Amino acid sequence: MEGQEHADWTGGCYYETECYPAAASIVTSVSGYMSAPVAGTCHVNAHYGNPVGFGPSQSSGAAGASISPFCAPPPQGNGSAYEPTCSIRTRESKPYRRSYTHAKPPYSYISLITMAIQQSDNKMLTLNEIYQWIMDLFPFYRQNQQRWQNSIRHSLSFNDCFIKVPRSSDKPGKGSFWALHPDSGNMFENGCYLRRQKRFKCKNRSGGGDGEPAANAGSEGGSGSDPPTPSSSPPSTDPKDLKAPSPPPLSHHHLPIHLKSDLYHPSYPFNHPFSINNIMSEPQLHKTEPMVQYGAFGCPVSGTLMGAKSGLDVSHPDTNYYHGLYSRSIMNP
DNA sequence: CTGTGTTTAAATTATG
DNA sequence: CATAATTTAAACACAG
Repeated sequence: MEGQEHADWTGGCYYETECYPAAASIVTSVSGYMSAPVAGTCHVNAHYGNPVGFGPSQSSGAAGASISPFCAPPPQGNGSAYEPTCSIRTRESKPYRRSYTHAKPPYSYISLITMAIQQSDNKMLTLNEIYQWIMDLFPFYRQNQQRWQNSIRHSLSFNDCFIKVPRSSDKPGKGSFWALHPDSGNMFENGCYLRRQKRFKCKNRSGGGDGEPAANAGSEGGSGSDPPTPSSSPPSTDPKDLKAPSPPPLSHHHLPIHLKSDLYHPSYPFNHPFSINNIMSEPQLHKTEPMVQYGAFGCPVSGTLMGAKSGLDVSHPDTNYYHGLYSRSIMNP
């Protein structure tokens, strides 16, 4: 069947031997900050450039600005931050342009969506913006759009961690904005962007019982107390809005109080060393540097998880994201 | 009609 | 190996 399509990533892997000598080493070397507590073992795709790394976070700026851990939005349109991928790194030495470009990024759609939303100014994006963001950063997704976009839509609707925020009014476009459920916490706190340990489930919903005991990310102290709604949440009439916490805030100033403050605190779930937040902000990116930082991202798997498996480690140079790195079948049958 | 959203169902894959 | 998370496909409803 459409094997051809898959061929893309089947063949091109991010872990070309040439490109990536030793994931582990890269991890450490390239991204020092990676050595976080949690991850005793973060190996895996250490090289995957930090997608969001593109911009230096505008650190400065207004007080509130600090909040924007994420840099500017992805380069719109052309020139994805990644295009050159591999080559960049070794630009001087060797132009490995081995397809890194065509390999499937080591992130689940959920994490991609989350990253996209997180890096947006208003912490919310339209479906199309999400598509764009992904395509801008990952050339891989410029192909088979229908396929993955359908998946994105599915992920958005299916996962409670994503909520729909109705458009304000002046926005002509169609569709609403998508944001992260405030209580979803740091879904990737384990450092794994391929799969969360537990799917975030919105407890509310009438019936109750429905099954799943609402798992959720635990936001540490979190105290799942406040509801998303920032006090002023007009009754959403939409059925789907069940989930929507609040109307279009737009701008940090309107973020739910708890959310807002959390962003400033280290306790904010996304502040975890491996959190998307950090990953994306990528402080050390020297704007001057060529770009693409192989950093954080690279290390999705936390010691807690895979590391535990002991020797798994690592990023096998000959594997690509799906086949190998994460599959023990290859490393440990 | 096309783009958005929802849902259902089945196939994959990562993890314990 | 069992289980749960994620990906893929597809059918449908709706709004612009």
